[in-house]
Amino acid sequence: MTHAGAKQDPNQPLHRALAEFRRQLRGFLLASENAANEAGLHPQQHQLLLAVAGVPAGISPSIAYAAEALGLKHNTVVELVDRCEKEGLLMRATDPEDRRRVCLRTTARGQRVLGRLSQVHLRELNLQGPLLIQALQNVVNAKSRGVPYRNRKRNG
Amino acid sequence: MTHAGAKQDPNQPLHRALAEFRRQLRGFLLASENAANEAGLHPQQHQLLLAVAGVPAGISPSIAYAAEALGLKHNTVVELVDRCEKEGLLMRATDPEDRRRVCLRTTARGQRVLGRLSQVHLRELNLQGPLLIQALQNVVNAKSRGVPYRNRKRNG
DNA sequence: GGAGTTACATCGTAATACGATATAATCCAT
DNA sequence: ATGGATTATATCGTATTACGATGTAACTCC
Repeated sequence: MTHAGAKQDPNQPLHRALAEFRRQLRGFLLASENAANEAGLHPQQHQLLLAVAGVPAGISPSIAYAAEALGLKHNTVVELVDRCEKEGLLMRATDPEDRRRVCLRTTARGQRVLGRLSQVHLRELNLQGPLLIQALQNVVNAKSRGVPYRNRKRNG
Repeated sequence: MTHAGAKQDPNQPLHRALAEFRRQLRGFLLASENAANEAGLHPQQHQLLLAVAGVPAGISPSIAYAAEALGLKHNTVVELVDRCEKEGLLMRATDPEDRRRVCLRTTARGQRVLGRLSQVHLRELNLQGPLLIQALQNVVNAKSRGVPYRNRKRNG
């Protein structure tokens, strides 16, 4: 029976599109993690360096800022910074404006490594970007074969 | 001195663009994780359900397939499946074609939950998608203020 | 100047992902 | 058909990471 699995999920097209989008995302993230590892960094260390080096003008990259940027809790970042500092990638400096705050700064070494990584990422995004965008478009266009909101639960 | 931090990293524009792109990504991922949690699922469980439900036609969603889709190792997925099965989201079935393989299938409950989540994600991507794309474009356009490849290390 | 708040740090703990290894099914050359 | 190699899944112990709870120092403001 073609109709075997029958009762195919009406959301299947949407699921497929979303799954494909996630796959693209993962693809990029995996490439990024590999690049970081090959550069001798843990992925999170890379993320931290990037957040610090890429801080918008006029904002000082504190622990709290980094936490927000990476979607982590303060204490997690504290430990992450500890490790980065130990490896000479980053430096703490008490913010003179407010001596509670810590101002993070990349070391020369950190900048060198990050620079190389960012170039790699740029190339990677040049390649994968279009696919990612395409996958995203496909999601938005994916129809959930009717049944948009009210999924008639009370079946007849 | 305006010229204080001096020797500003020539990659700064690129770092900024990449950092912003990552922030957008995180934003989407965070929203996704929250949605999953609110639906009573761990984010990885959601990912697994999606990969299984969104499997391309003609492919059977085995453990290995899911591992590849989620970018995890087999054994990690085995445990993830254990938990999902225990919660009645997913079912194992030995593939009759090859009795080594396991064919994953979402339960009715799994489909219901995933369906809701996918709708949420669709709306989320409708909102965040354009920002994500914009951030991506900005990366590709970001110039590393000259110094494209050979970063004249031997300074004068 | 003391209460309340904010920023960072420390500690113990839980969850997760993984490497190494085990088991079972399949393949294939003979 | 049989044994060895290969493939798919499972199990176990371990390391890492993120977090909650709590601590401490600096700032605010009345």
